[in-house]
Formats: sequence, C-alpha cells, structure tokens
Amino acid sequence: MRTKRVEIECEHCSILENSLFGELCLESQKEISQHKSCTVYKKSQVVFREGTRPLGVFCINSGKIKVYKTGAEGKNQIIQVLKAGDIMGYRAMLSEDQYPVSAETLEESTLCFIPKSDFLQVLNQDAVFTQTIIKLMSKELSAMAESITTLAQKPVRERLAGALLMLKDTYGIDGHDNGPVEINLTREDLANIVGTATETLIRLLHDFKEDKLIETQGRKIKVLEPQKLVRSANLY
Amino acid sequence: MRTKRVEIECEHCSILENSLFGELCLESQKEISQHKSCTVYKKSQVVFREGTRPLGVFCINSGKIKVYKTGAEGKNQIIQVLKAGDIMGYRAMLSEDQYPVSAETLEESTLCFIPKSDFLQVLNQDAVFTQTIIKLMSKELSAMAESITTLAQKPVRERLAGALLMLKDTYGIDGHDNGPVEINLTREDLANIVGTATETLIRLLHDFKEDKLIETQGRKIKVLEPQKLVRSANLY
DNA sequence: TCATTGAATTGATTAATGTCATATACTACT
DNA sequence: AGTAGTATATGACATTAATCAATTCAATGA
Repeated sequence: MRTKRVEIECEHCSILENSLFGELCLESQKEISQHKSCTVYKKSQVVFREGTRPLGVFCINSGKIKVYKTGAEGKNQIIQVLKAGDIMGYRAMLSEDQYPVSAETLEESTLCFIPKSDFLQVLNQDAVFTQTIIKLMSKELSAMAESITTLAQKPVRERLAGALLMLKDTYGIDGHDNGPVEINLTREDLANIVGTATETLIRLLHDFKEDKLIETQGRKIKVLEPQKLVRSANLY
Repeated sequence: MRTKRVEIECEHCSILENSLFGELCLESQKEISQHKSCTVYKKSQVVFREGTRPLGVFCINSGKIKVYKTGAEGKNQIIQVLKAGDIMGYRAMLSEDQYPVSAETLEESTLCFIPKSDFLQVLNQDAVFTQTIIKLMSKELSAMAESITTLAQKPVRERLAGALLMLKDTYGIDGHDNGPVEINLTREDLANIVGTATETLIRLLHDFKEDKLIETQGRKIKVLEPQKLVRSANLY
C-alpha cells in the first residue's frame, strides 16, 4: 500500500492556531473535519499537477510543499514554499478552474484533504471566513507583485539573499531551538526559487560561505548572519 | 480647476458589458452608481500611490492605466496595464490593507470612483458578485505566476515578444479597424513591463523591425505579424 | 516659431550570468 | 559493503544584457 492514512481531527489539530481554520467556530471546524481524509505523503510526491482540476482543498498538517510552474524548457519555477498550517489549492477550486501550478512534497508531509462541497458550505455560512480567504488571496497577490519586481530588477546575488531569509522563516517553525535554522533543499530547487542556473547558485552560496553569512553541511544551509544577509539583499 | 467631473450612470455606461458590473442586477447597479464620482484624469496623473489606504474602488470608463511597484533603485516595475472596463484597487480595499502598488494614467482617462461602503454592501447582498470577484483575483494570481515564470526563465527577446502580444490586445479595444493595433507607450514604460533596460529594449525593437514583425511611427508600435511574434516569444 | 526639455537612439564597453564539460561527493538500494 | 545513479562543485568559456556616453529626435510651452 502506497499511501498511509491517518486520523486527525481539526478540533484537536496541533497546528490549528496557525491555520486559517483556527478562526472558525467549533461547528464549522467539525464540518470541515467530517469528510476530510489525511494522508502521509512521502518525499518528492506530486500532490497535484498543473492543468488538472481541483476536487477540494489541502491543509498542511506537517511537512513542506513546493508550488511551482513548469516553464517552456521544462524548468520549474518555484512560486512558493508552503509549511504546516498553510492551505493550498483553494484558488483554482474557488474559480472553478484548472490548477495553474503543481505541488510536490519537499519532505515527508501529512496533508488533510477537504472536499470541495464541505469547504464551500462553510464558506457560505461564515462571512468572516470568506473575508479571511479574500485577505489571504490579497496577501498572495501582493507577495507576487513583490516577486515580479525583485526578479525583474535585482541581481541574482540579492535575490538569493532574500530567498534565504524567506526560507529561514519557513524552516524556522520546525524549531530545534539549538542553534540556527537549517534550510534543507536541493541546490536545484533553490535555484528554481531564485530564478537562476544551479551552477550560478552554487557559486554564490560559496561566496556567502566565505563571507561567513551562512554555513553548509551537505545540502543543509544554516543562516548565521541574517542582518548581513538583509544588507546583501538590498531590501527596501 | 484641475480635475474635471463628468456624469456617467452605470446603467447606461457604454462599457458596462465588458465590466464586472455587467453581471449585477439593476438594483445593485444603481447602488453602485449612486454615490460614485467620475473624473477625467489627464495623462500621467497618479491615481493612487503605493503605501496609502484605499477608500473605494476605481472602474475605468475610458483610457489606460499602468499599475506598478517601485523597486529599490526607484525603478518602476509595471505589473499590469488596465483598460476600459477593468476595475482596480479592490484587493487592498477588501483586505483592509495599504496599496501594494501605484497606479498612473498612460493617456487621458475617465475613472469612476465607487466608495468602499457601497461596494461592500453590494458584495454582501450579492453572492454571485462575490464569486465574480474571487474568480477575478484567482485569474490575476494565475497570470502573476505566469509572469514570474517568464521573468525567471525567458530571455528578454522572448519576454518582449510576449509583452507586445499582450499589449496588442490591451490597445486593440480602441479598434480603429483600419489596420493593425497601435501600441502607444514610452520606451521606458515598455522596458518596465518587460523587465529590462530601456536601451536593450530599443535594440530589440529595432531587430523586430528589421524582421518585419513590427512597424514603428514615433513611439507608436504596430504589430504586423502576431503569429511570428508568438514563435519569437517561445510560448507554450 | 523657436527654444527647451525629455525621449529615443546608437555605439563602446563592462559586468553578470548561462552553458558545457568534467570531477567529486553523496545516497539509496541490493 | 559495493555500486549505480544523483547531486554538488569547479573551471573555462560564450552570451546576454546592463551601463555609460554621446547624439538625434520630438513634443510642449513661451
């Protein structure tokens, strides 16, 4: 058997307060919980693929997911890296459209799948939740406008610095507490976030290492000097 | 007096069927129309500025608007070019946030301003309209994911070809019917759409001209061979 | 109409980044 | 443990695109 099912109830979900569903009333939470199925995905499993149609919404209980679009030459551009508490796939579902992007696990992840009908019902009966969803979309739009500007205007070096700072937060929630956050991504994925060639990315990581901004152990990257990285990223 | 007011009623608006409000029931249309004010903006006037807070929504009755974000070195990245029938500024308003972008007229434009309260009221009493707005946001998100991928992966030449095709549609609605569409933008604005330096853009336009893909008259650009441009853009 | 300013263009050069080739280091699997 | 298959790393080189400088052109207001 390839997929492992687990039982998780929203009401007792450990990441509830970090998630969208935390704001829901108990009744709505039960509604969401009722028909959902939770599945453990292994590393590098595709959750959904660009061009297919959504049947519901995924909520990330644990793990990390890359959301990406495949370009002309088959190269993947990573649009966002999602973590526990995030939901995904809701946009295409709400607009009754095909997925404009694909999603794949970056590590073993537990995902809860909420069928479309349940999600829509809660949306209908809860105006506050609708507002929350609209805010979330709005935030994503704003983040993407920022990404576009960065890609168009900043050199690769600055984009990498910015990406590392973003990833520090994403990987920070795992919180080992003992020392700095470890970012665990292939160089190729990292290059596909920054929008550059893998070789270029490796060389720049090397530079950052020489400048003691980061430290690497195998593929893992530790951010040692976030402040200096902020300056390298020329943030505004 | 710097600003000129005009009277336009949504119910009789010439671009109603191209706009979001076309789907509204007559009652809702009147609601929208009731407190709105229509203003003629001169060319190159700023409609709203990044970082300020929205008080309502703009609907474009005529003209073209650039929506842009100002980058670290003061360079503007144009995120979208809007035309008659489009609405703008609704996202920040709905999420009760600051504008993440600025908007400026590219030519003389007539804009209708609908106060926040009226817009929200219609949104509350009309579930279909909420759905329409969500679909619109969803479409924009998908378009932006595409932009990100293009900026990260395609060379400037291909991006320019793609931008010209997009602008052909935007400027196409003016429809002089006699011959091909004329794109009327400064080279700098065009460079800020494509995400490149003005000089580079000019050189590439020159190439396209030599290849008979386009024709220029002063700043105006006519697309002669859309099909060949599609191939130049390496679209997928 | 002329003058003034900003926009468009062209050329020369430099800098950034991608590509190709190859070597080395991991990882996972039997 | 050995080995195949990836991922990482490094070097050499080609190419793209940015920058700087100078010139021509075009639109706008006195």
